[in-house]
Amino acid sequence: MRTHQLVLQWIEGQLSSGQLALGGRLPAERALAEQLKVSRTSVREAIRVLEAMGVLRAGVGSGPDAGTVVIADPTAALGSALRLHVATSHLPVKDIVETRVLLESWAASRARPESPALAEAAQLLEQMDSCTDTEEFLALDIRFHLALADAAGNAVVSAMMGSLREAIQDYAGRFTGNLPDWDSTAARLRAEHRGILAAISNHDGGRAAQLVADHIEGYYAEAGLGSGA
Amino acid sequence: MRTHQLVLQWIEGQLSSGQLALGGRLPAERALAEQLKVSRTSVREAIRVLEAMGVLRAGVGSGPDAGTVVIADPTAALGSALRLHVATSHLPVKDIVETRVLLESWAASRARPESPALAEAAQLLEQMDSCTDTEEFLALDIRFHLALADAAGNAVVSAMMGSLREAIQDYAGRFTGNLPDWDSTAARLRAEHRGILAAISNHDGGRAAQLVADHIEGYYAEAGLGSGA
DNA sequence: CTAAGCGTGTGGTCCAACCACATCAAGTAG
DNA sequence: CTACTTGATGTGGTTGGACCACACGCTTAG
Repeated sequence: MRTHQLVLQWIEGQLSSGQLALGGRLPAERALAEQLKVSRTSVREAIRVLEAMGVLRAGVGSGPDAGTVVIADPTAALGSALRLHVATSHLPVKDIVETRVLLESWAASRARPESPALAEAAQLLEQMDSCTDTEEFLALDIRFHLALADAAGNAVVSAMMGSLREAIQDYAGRFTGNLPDWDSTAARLRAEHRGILAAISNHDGGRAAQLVADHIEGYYAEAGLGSGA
Repeated sequence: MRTHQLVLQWIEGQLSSGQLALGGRLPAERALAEQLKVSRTSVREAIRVLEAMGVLRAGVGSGPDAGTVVIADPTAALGSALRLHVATSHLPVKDIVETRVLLESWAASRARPESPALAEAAQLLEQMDSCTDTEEFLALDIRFHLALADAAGNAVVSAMMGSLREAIQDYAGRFTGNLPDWDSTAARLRAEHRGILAAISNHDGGRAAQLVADHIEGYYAEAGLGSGA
């Protein structure tokens, strides 16, 4: 057992037992090192790992925002992990797109019409109507799809959706500029978004799921790859 | 930009550009530190992060197995990340079980009958027939379900399935011992497994998906929580 | 009462040294 | 010539100490 893993275990134990909760602060690195009878280096390595997993956030200085505090950002962890494994060519982009279709159509079929996330999605859709900048449109599009995923009320699916998006974000961005007629594409995407929302509001989850799948795969087909919608 | 993140970027760049591929060896920590004009500490912190993400594997000593080499274990990264966030109570076990049903039933519906993974699943099933030890039975069960996921041919879904399993493994284990009649439960699980395999072999993906969902949710209901089958 | 200034504690970085380990090559005994 | 011992070499693993930049909050001078 390597030293930094011992620190990891200790911290995970504190989390599991509830002695360390969201927003809580870890002891200072030097203090924790002395407490666990290890070097500060080992403590720091453990903190780095948890930071990369979206469990901790280290802040310098003094005051409320300083020190190492517990956060909860599952998307960050899954996203960077997926991105790295895509870089090693061991997670094909095709599989990521496929998984995204799976998760997102499921989320659409399970989305609750009264969910606040869905109201946010509707608002985002209005913003997209009065939006001329391509980049801003895509940013809103991302938030729309994430809101859709949140509306299903499953934190794991939401986190995975966000991480999949993050993992192929650079990849997808390369294709948006190559589309023959962006304006008409954007108009079609907006119309499809409205159809999805309408299906969910009508409690027609099956139709919503099908529309989402067509929506994503349609963009996939148009761009020749990558899925950006 | 913190120093160790610079190292992370450099390594990720090497991976993306293909100059560092699966099985490849990173320069020695001291050499890499000098090359990037940073301290060995920062290099080590970056390596730790990538190690936790299942991208690298550090080995001491000399020879072929020594040094820091590139591996590809997406399951490890996703699994530990999910497990940690479950520990912080921000990923409900219920959502994890639900996601597992989603992914696994999809995999069953898409499994190719001629897949080698499916042949392995069939073989595992035979081993489960002649198995008396509860613990061994559960280990085989895990491998059976993972083989089922692999048969769909989507690396992302396979990795996520494995990580979900890992994240709730401890959790699920607590319930297996509390079942009123393990023998009859095991017999039922075996029968259900056979039904799933048969549906896949008959190219009836829809039925296979439904059987998988019932299989998992049935165990969930029997155990009162947690899903261990 | 206000505002400048400093003390204190935080993480961020770096260095130098030592350890344990595994291999490989040289040397030695048979 | 073979087989075994033995040491050199290079790897990651760990440690302690030192210094830096930063941000808050108290003290103090105006």
